[in-house]
Amino acid sequence: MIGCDDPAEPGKVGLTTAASDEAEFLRRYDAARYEKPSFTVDLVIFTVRDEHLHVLLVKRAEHPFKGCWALPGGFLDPRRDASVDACAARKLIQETGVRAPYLEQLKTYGSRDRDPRGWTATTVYFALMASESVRLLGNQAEASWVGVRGDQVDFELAFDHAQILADAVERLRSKLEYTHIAVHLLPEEFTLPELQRTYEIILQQPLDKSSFRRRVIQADMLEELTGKQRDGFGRPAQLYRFRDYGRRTFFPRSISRHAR
Amino acid sequence: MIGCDDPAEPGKVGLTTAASDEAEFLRRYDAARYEKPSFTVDLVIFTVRDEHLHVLLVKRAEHPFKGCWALPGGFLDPRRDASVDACAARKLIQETGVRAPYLEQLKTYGSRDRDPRGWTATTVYFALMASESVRLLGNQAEASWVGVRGDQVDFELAFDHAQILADAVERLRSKLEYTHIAVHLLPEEFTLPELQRTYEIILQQPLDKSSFRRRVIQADMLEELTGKQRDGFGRPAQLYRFRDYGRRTFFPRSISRHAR
DNA sequence: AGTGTATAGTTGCTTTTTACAACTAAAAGA
DNA sequence: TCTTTTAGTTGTAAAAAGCAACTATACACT
Repeated sequence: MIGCDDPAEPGKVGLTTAASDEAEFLRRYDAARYEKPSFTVDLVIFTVRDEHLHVLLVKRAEHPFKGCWALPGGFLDPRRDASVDACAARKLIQETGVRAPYLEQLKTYGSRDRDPRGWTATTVYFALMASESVRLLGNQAEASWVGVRGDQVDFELAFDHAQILADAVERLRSKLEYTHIAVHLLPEEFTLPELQRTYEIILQQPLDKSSFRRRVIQADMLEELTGKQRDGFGRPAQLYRFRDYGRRTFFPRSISRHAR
Repeated sequence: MIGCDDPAEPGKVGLTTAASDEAEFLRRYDAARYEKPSFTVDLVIFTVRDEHLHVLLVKRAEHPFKGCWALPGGFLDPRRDASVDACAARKLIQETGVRAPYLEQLKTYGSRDRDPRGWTATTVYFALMASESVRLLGNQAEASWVGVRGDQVDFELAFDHAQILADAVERLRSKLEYTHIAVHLLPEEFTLPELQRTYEIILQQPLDKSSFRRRVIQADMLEELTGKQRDGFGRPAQLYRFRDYGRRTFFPRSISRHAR
């Protein structure tokens, strides 16, 4: 049968014995280590303010692209970051002070020419948060919320960040079609009209009220806060809270429902 | 904190002169540069054979996990690979000789302890191909198609590859629900019963014939090869070919169709 | 040729889900 | 009280999916 006949001992990292094939391996490993690409983590942090989708950008203080706006992020620190996810969470807190609204890995971009300094790879995460919950910390760099038009901002971005932003917007829109993801763009307690407005802003089209409510409520991911309402101009709206058990989607009929 | 400031010179590396009275920042930057995580690319290559989903695995010839089965992959080579995508394509050809059936980035896994040698990150791709089109090249390593049961194989895998495989299977299943992706598991010309059978094998449940046909055909991504049929026991089946304009899904009603 | 059987493909009806529009409800202000 | 504004519901028609029975076309066997 097939098994692992030689489990490595974690912690003991190889330089020990003089087994010749192991030595050869280490030689090649060392060589490879010198030619590793640089590895960074970048963030696409979205929020909705003033009836528009916004993304958090920072102004670069150093070369390359000095003075240019870019997605926040930077080198992963192997001593500090136990994992790529942890690195992303750390950078998110650094920038926004917010611990865990919604953070999901988007994609990894890596090539020889995306950075003039040479081969780099960046793993990009996208985060959603309520604009109220954020106080920009912007460590040394100038940071700002920037409105997104279509799938881009009004000016040039550093590196391939324009493409990354476009991909992130596409992913956001596509996830909106079948998940409750937009709740993370609102405060913890919100009303259905607010949620619908958020969808409309991001999808850039009006939605039918009764269909929207039916779909969102039938998925059974919202908890009604009985008694609590939000006042406004007209009739007060019922408050809800998101509860995340299971990963139900909006589609009652996926293809597997053809089952007989 | 380490920012994306100084250009790294890819040739001139790290162990240089010790701490002169340079800035604390530079000292830590050099240290970090020396401690870049290792970067690899791994592949989850799927095919359907003998009425079951199979994945391509290789037996590791080196430490760690020597003798253990693992996903094919390895270090990215910055001199050879212009991009991460190119690296994945190169490794795919190395293993299977197949150029471009279907190759999509899955996710990046990186942490301090997924490899006993230290901090590593791996960007994983998943590929689909028709089993007929493959001749295993298995360079130096022993390679084999292995049946997938549920979302795993019957034995232990190296590193965190069991988790990666499970994630890949989940992604494959979920994409099957709303795309034509399964056509890449079949030869270029195929029949609707063959396609339906492929769906059933991967989703692990029987589907209704007329609903399946309606859905697949209405999405209008299949070209009927008039005149050509595939013979078998009973009535011959019509041959089709996949044509990939647009990215229509199986869902005629996404949430944005609520538009008014 | 005639019959059985195996697989491919279609059709018709029922049920479920959605779209759309009109309706009621609850607040504020004149 | 009446108008305005926003929230939320209901009823109906249309669309899509589920389900089952039907037809079609091949081969094998007698």
